[in-house]
Amino acid sequence: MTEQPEEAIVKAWARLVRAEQATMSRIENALKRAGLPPLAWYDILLELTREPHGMLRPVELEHRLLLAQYNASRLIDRMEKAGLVGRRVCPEDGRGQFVAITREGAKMRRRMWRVYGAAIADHVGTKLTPSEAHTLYELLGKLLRDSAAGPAQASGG
Amino acid sequence: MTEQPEEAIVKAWARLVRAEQATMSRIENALKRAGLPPLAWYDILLELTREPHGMLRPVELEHRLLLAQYNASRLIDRMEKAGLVGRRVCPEDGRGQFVAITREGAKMRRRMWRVYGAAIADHVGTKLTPSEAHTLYELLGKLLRDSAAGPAQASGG
DNA sequence: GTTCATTTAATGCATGTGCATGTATATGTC
DNA sequence: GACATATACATGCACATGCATTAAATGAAC
Repeated sequence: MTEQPEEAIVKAWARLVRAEQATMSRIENALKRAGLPPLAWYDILLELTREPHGMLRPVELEHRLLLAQYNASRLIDRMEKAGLVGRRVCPEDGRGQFVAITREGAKMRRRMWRVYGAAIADHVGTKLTPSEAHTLYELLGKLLRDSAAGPAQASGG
Repeated sequence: MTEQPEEAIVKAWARLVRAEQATMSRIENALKRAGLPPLAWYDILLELTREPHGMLRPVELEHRLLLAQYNASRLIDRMEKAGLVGRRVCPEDGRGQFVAITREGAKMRRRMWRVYGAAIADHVGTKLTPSEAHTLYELLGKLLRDSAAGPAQASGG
């Protein structure tokens, strides 16, 4: 527990939250209007797509996407029910499993990207130059240094 | 619907989301560990505190905090139940009402600030210099220009 | 001043999330 | 190999959120 923060820090933090939420809700709205699933689904599909074998352990997805364990479990449930991913047994670890993207899932990811990409262009690309975006990227990187981030999980105390 | 965005734009957007969510969950955890209400309550209390008469219309709170209408309604319910705010009739408009902060509410806001401020100092203040924070603030400001933001509300279409 | 569209706020119902816990497997100790 | 502890994932239950609708009041058109 540290002392109170500088004014500039507080203002930056407040605006970080506002900007993220405002932009996020615009982008989520674009997906909704197109009758597509929420962004969380896209994130999963993208991570899986990037894997050589199109599959990952739930634990790994949790870490990369900062998802709480129960949240990931249910998200995968829904996506499985929608036919976008499938669960496979994990030979190396009997407790674990693999989540594999399906052909349908890959198709959905591409379909979502058309809308998602356009929304990013609309709501971010028209407001920042690439150079400004890069500066923003670097500054936000500093916020992500160290710190065992993690989702809203207990984290002891 | 625009075309696809530049790489730098996408990377900045992705990191904006990650940085906000990671930092937010750390800060929310700090409040939780201290046995305090979530950040949304603080935002309401702060807005009310800043008002000369310590009261605002729900509609106004919705606009300022980007809350969906039903969300605001229930948030106010909970805070009222906790004794932190009270509802008053609105003489100018029979459909509306005023939400007024109570003495308890003001006390709670100060109590929350001790933890919240310290958490901001910890998770933002240690990662950015005031000058960097200012640059971040300016860049994020560009993202908030124009655009009837709004919560996850229908927004037609 | 009656009618119609709009605005403010509440709420029923389905869905999503958080917390705590349960089940199964793995790992380390003796 | 028996035991204690840790890790991976699922789930029951309470609570929060989203969507659609409703009720009440305003305001503009006539």
